[in-house]
Amino acid sequence: MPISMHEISEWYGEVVERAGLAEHSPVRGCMTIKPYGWALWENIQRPLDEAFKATGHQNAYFPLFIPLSFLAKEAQHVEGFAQECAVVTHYRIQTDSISKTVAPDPEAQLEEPLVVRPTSETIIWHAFKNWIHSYRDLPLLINQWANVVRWEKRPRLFLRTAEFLWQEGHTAHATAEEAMAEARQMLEIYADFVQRYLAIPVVKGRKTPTERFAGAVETFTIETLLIDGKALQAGTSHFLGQNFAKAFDVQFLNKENQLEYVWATSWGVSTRLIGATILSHGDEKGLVLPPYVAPIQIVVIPIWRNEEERTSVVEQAFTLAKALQQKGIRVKVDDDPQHRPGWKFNEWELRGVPIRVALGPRDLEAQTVELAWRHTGEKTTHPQDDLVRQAQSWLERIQVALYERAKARIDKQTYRVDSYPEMKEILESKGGFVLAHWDGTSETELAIKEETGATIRCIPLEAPLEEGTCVYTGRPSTQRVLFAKAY
RNA sequence: CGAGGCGUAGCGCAGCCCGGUAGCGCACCUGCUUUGGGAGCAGGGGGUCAGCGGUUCAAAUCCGCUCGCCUCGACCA
Repeated sequence: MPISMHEISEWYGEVVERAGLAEHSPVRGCMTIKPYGWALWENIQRPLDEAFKATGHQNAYFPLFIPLSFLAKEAQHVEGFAQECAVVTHYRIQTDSISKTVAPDPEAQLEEPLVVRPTSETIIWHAFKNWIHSYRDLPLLINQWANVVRWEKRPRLFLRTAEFLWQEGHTAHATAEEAMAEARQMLEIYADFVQRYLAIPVVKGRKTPTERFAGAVETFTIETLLIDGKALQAGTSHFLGQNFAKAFDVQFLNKENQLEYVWATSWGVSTRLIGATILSHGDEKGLVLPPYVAPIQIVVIPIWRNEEERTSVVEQAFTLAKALQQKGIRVKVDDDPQHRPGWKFNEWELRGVPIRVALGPRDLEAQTVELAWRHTGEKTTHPQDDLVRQAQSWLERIQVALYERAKARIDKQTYRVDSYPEMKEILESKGGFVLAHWDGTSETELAIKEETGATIRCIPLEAPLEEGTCVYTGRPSTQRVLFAKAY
């Protein structure tokens, strides 16, 4: 594993590009997601989508463009996003055949500029006003899969791109309790997905007021720690109170025939999860993908010395692959004659395939295969029958092993700290999660951020209450909070 | 937006200081031999040297301006 943060950011960019996940596009901050990266995203989308539907949500789609005035309807919301909005001002371009230039046609200026959605609360709440009239219309549980644009100043592939893909859930409820329960439920769904499918341990918590989503009353988050010691917010779920209902005047008649504003939530995870996966499990050879989401779970590499061997080895490779496929395993036979086995070994390791199967003349003779485990590098020889029979459980075992390995890493990078100098020293030298007491004020939080670069990632939900004194001011505190430098 | 670095073939780079035929590795095409950890040999194709302007007989090279990219900061739900 690379050591310094600087090395890791170079390693990261190189892995993303060389593994064929994505590449930079002509537009700064925007990326082209390549087939392998897209396949990974599809494997992330599918189980999430199923989980949303299993809890009563329905998919819908709302427009990419939002009238500028909509954003302004919720004061905190617009303030939170104003700095990073792309705006459409014209609907036609002018061409000049002589100078061969094109430019927006000044005659074709929009009366009201359109914001390219940075998130869809406003356009969705505009629609919800017409969808909600009675308590019988509630709860309204909507999700959309979409792209959004936030004009980030310092983009990074997957982790922070100007355009990114995500899902955003938007729900409306009759009571605050119900909306809060929804926000908590979605947090649990995210935590469960990220831990089980991506094998990434997370800390569930609440955001402090400073870190809260613009327009939310309460923001819940799952936070993880990447291999370079920096924290990443992997998903968020917001209790929006009645802020958007009031801004967009969405009221319903309750059973007593009285008008009430609805209570809301919104929640989302994005293609950032791909970045989190890369930076949770990767090593010096490249990607290490968790089997549940790996586009290819097993790659079979036939090895031959002559045409005759090639025919029989490739045939057996496809026979094995078919048997594995029938067990529901995503498998690829790499019989490309362009490259030799050694090249393929390196290539599929770079691309993070969990199990590699090598099949050569020796194996054909002995009815065996050579297996190589991506996450440990270990190589073993097994009867071909075992492969087919046990592959599924091997993949399960790798999935668990990756989680446990990441958990052990994060535990090791998590420090309980009671003195401010110690906290500063840790954050500066090695990064990581720092659990420390905090007096609960934004002033202290900002001062610590100013001096150390670290922010409060969350107030953990499952941490025990514990009497203590603020690491910065010495004032009383009842719980440790999680500090870290973040992406 | 600040600080550093960099723009030369698809990718990675040398050449620039000291002006004079645009090169190397990988990739690509053809052929043969190879194939259990990134194959070898031979032949071949591919360039507005980021752009614009200046100096000069002559500019990838010197000077000026512009644009873009990367890393680190600031910013970021």
